[in-house]
Amino acid sequence: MDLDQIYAGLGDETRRRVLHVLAPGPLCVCHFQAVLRVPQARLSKHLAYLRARGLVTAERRGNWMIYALPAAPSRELAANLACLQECARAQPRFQRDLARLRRLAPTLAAPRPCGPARPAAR
Amino acid sequence: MDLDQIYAGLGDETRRRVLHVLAPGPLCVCHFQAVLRVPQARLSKHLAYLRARGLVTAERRGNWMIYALPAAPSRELAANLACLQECARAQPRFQRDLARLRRLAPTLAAPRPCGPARPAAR
DNA sequence: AATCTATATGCCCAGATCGGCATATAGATC
DNA sequence: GATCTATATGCCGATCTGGGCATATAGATT
Repeated sequence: MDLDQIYAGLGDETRRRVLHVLAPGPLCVCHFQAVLRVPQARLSKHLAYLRARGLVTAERRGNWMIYALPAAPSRELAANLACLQECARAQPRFQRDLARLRRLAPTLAAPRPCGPARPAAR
Repeated sequence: MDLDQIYAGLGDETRRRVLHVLAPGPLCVCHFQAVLRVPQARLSKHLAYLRARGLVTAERRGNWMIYALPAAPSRELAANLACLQECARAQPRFQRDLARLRRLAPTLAAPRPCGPARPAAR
């Protein structure tokens, strides 16, 4: 994989946060919104950016777009993602993201992953 | 150290080549010119860029400027430099740089490090 | 088909970046 | 002090970037 793409992808903090928080498993945009607390348009754009460069894969499930790290990343990408994870350990912001992600964990597997799980019928 | 600085520094190929080729030891600008085959102005600018962000240190020795990796890099920087080294192993361009660097190695310790060692008095 | 929800895109602006070319500077040497 | 060598810097143009705001689209639901 092209180092240019990788380092370009890592060149923005929002994108680094996305990649970091994606390590434990796939997420959809509304999760990113909840975890990173970043406006939706911005997220979509950065996700498109990452996707265009192969740092992330996307799959549509019904109304939701599920983003994930590539199943078989190149050596280079894998190395850099690992490096990012290590660096993140010392960064408060990344840790906060992670905390919010964990708090969200239970809903992740739900068939209706997003939104405040509006209880059944209104 | 600020991740922004690090990843910004790594965001350009010329700079990555500089950092890569600096791993074995300090170099001065004319070495970079010989090894990377890049116009001098461009090199100076990228070196200034790296220096301003603390990815590289510089020391004047007579007429020459000696650039080196920081003596005590932060965890983050160290991790990323290591990662870069690993990535470089698969990149032909980086390998060519390294080859030229090795061919240059004998002159590195000379008191007159640069230029084609114009033999003593002309 | 109207509507709702989740996500993507277009437009615009401000600022950063990179490269080339020419030129300036610092220090050594004559 | 004139000159040479090694390096740095200024200016310019082209390109990219990131953000906000508004709006478009895709699919689900009624």
